[in-house]
Amino acid sequence: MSFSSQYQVITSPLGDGLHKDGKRLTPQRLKVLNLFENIGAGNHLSAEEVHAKLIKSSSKVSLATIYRTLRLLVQMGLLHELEISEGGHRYELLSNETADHHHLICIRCGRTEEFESDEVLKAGKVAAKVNGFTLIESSLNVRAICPNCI
Amino acid sequence: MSFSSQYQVITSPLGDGLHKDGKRLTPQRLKVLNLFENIGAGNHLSAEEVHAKLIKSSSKVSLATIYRTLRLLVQMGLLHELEISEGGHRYELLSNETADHHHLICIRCGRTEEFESDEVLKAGKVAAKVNGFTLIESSLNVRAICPNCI
DNA sequence: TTATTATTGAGAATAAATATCGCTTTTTAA
DNA sequence: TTAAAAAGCGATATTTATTCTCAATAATAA
Repeated sequence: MSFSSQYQVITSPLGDGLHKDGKRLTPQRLKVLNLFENIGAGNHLSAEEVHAKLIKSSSKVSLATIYRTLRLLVQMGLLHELEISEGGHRYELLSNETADHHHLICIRCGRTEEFESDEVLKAGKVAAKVNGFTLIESSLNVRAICPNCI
Repeated sequence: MSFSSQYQVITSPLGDGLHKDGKRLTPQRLKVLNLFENIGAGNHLSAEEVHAKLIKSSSKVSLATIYRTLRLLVQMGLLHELEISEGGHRYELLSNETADHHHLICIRCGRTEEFESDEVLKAGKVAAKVNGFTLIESSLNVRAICPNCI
């Protein structure tokens, strides 16, 4: 029997997207993406947290590689970078469930409420179409002052 | 020709807002806010740029104070912190003109197009009202892939 | 005017993120 | 199949943005 490769060929959105660009599907990249898939869409992690969680599950990946991988996955449209701006960036899986969920944020205390809106989704779609862009997701941030802080 | 005094006491939103809280109206805070008013709404600066511009106009304010002041002005609702996340945060004057202007962003190359939308403004208003918040501004970020990057 | 205390400036400290580099793994092409 | 090329990795040094510290200063209220 003859092997074309020592390794099993895996076709995944990750592998396909990478190979198209001359990039490689490495165990580290898989581990990072799998972690986000395991915690589920809607939960977000910082680079440090990803690092810690992988070490805990005895899958050591260097912090430098995690930063590199997170950036890559964001550019591939698989993760979404949240702009929380308290203690660095956070990342979450980009899925249909999170693709249109919005935030009402108190600029004084940071209290945040979530909400959904079909109109906003529609407005994003229209804007993308008009400019020839392919929509990934849209998120509305409403800055306001909550009742306690007024 | 009008003879109204150029030295009349001006009750500024800045002074009022500060004094209400036991805070003080200092030359440094005025200089920072004036700078943003001079460059006009819609133009944004980083903390370092504010620092450089004030030094150029021979109004030296320490960098630490600029960071402190920017945070304060954001909390007072006079400035808006942009979530650009390339080389730190940026700030711009919060005015009615900028209060409802949105961004279509390519996740690959960063190309950004602006657009407006009454529906989005309305959705923000509704969300604020429902939760008892006082609306300041809303901004929609639409993540997408531009024609060149597809 | 004076007392109180918020604020400032200067620079040290921290934290997040990136760059560097020798080494390993994968791909390509001969 | 194998050698050269390319991509990626880990470890850690470095950079950059931001916050902290603290003595000195100055805005405000009495």
